[in-house]
Amino acid sequence: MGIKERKLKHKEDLKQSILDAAKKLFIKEGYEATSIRKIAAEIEFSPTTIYLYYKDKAAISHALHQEGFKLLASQFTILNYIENPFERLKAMGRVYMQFALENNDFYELMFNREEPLVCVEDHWEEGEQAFSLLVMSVRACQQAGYFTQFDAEAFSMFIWSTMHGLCTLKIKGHLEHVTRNKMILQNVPDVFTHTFETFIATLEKLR
Amino acid sequence: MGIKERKLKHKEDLKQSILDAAKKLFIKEGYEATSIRKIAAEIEFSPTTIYLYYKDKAAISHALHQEGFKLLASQFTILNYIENPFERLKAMGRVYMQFALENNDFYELMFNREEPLVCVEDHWEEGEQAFSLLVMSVRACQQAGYFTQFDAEAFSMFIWSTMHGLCTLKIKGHLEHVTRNKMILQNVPDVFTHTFETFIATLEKLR
DNA sequence: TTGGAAAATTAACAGTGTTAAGTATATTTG
DNA sequence: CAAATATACTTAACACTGTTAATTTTCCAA
Repeated sequence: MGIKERKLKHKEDLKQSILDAAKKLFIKEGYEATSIRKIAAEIEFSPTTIYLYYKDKAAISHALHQEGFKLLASQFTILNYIENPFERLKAMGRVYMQFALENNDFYELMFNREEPLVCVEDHWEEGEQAFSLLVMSVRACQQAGYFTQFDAEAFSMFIWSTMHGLCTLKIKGHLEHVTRNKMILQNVPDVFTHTFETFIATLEKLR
Repeated sequence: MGIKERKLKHKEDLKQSILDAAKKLFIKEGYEATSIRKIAAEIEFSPTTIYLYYKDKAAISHALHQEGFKLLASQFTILNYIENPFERLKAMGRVYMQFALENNDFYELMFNREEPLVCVEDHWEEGEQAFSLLVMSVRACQQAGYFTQFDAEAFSMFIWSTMHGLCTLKIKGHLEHVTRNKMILQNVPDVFTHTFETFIATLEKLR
């Protein structure tokens, strides 16, 4: 059965190659520019070969989407080294922001596109796992006297909303658009960070 | 010069017809499905005629985007009837949420798409105007003793982030996804509204 | 060596935005 | 009034997109 395994291995390899090529194109040129034909050209196969390994483009989007969550999860690992719960929550926000800024195509795919989610039907494990981490941090904060009058999950949802909104506005350029032309917050060097700090300041008062 | 004016009128009419057709398709079938060819078929002209009235598809997107802001602004008018500043701010949030829910294609175009903004270069008047309304509401709240330790504009940005994030998560189905499968907030009939109320509760504590 | 399965390809369909070139239809001018 | 010109619109085409059916190539086992 050695040969059969090798074939299977090869099949897995090609599937991975496709994903790698897609990832490369995706990071360099964004989602729109990542076409099946370009991926095929990258790995030097015909476009239709892709369909032997992925059902359709949404399946590739979903795979990329999962790569994104892996990356985010790896960035979150440093949070384990932060003892103070509120400091950890703050750090979590900062990591989330940095991830969104540095990988805005991934961020877009993970949270603002519908394509990858049509694959997942109704069991979005990656997202749920990341959310759990937030809820755990919030619970730890509650142990330390923060947000005690709130339900941990509802409060987590509120935090996620704020962070997601802020990152999305930043990525789409709306933060800069509004501040620059309305001659608002001109003295603030970075509206993105400044808004985050305003948010943190409100949270700090809730203990 | 009567004839020349009539011709100009006709030209404006056709431009409006194109926009109306685009709007109709857009509302019924969403952004992706609103193609130049379908718009052309709707008004019974050839696709290339569209280009005599709009530079490209982004220009049509921008026109639709402006229609969206007009609609939102009209929804905001009822706020004038609310005296209490904090009540007005809450109502503003609710109107924003309702607008996002009922016109999610418009919302997408107004805040999550880049196409319409390439037209606007760096003077996004509609967005800036809506933001001013928020800042004014926040200032009124400050007069009433709320958020006094914050900068009105920075605080407004925080509020917008939260509302935008919440609406975006809702529209993309992420709220439901997370709560349903994590067996979280199951007792809450509407997570969207519930998260908003959690947000309002935090704001209420900042006076 | 040959038969058959698996893997990859070619060709095609139906669609997209967009442009250049051509054709009617008015309007202005000689 | 007829010819020249400007305006409005269309046809045909280009270069793409995702996706499928039919076909060819490759490779392993009998």
